[in-house]
Amino acid sequence: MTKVSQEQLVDVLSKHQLRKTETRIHVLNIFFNNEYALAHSALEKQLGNAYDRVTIYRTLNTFEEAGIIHQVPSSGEAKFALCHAHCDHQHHQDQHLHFNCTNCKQTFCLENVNIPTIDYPKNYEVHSLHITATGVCKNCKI
Amino acid sequence: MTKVSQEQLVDVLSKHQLRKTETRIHVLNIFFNNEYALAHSALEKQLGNAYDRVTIYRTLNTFEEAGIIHQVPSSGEAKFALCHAHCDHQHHQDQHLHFNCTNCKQTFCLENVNIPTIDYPKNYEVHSLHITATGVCKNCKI
DNA sequence: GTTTATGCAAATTCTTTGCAATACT
DNA sequence: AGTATTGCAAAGAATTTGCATAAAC
Repeated sequence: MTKVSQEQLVDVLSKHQLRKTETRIHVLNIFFNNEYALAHSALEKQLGNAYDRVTIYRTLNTFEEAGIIHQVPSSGEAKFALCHAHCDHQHHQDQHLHFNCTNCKQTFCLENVNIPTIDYPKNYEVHSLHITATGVCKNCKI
Repeated sequence: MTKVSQEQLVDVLSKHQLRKTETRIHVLNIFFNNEYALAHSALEKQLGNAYDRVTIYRTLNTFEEAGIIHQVPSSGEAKFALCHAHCDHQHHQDQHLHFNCTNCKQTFCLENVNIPTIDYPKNYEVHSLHITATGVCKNCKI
């Protein structure tokens, strides 16, 4: 079930100079095992009320500041996804399409969609680029 | 200063079978005169506390349901922008790049950026497509 | 032992709802 | 006149802050 080992999770925290607490390892594991972006509420459900709501807010903030996760532009609740290997503090590039389902409210990452390069004006400093489609996902489409 | 005449604003409301109230005309005018997507808070500021906060919430909901505005995926607060001529209740296509400035928090629409066509899986029903870049805008870049 | 994170309580802020008064058609 | 919209009050969520306790280093 678990894609990532405990050691790998701990390693991520080490690399970002964060203390290895149970909450953080648990939250990080969920992000690694999830194919879509997670909002605070979704995370809370998955954690099964094991931790205080406030702790989850703070964990998300800490991870975002550390550059482990980043906010995914979406309609409604703020959603977060893991940063990829080529992300750093300044640049977050998601080379896949985010799909927001209006029915089940989930945000999928369609990894296998080809994203063309977009030319943006030179005088704008782009840190991240997100392509978001909204509609009905394959599961909700009857 | 005003790009749109009073008649045109009233006309938009008429076309959507909405009553022509002061609040709605005022809010609509702001949307027409704004080059970027607006969050509730920004709108409230521009309206200068002339109307109740609740009324603004309801106006935004009404406009969204009527198909006059649509939510723009963003990080943080929900933001709205005018629907274009080719938008209908089901399909909102923004053929321009949205740029989220992390400094001034504004969302610009870069109209003159060429957006390539994106092929998404056939089993997903896409209603709208948004491309959002995050970074520092030309005004905030020193 | 020192520093940082957690959990609880409480304060803020954001958003929605009910209802009487008002404005629109 | 009849119906929809507004503003106020208040309820309900969502998010943040302060501080003592507990855990990590």
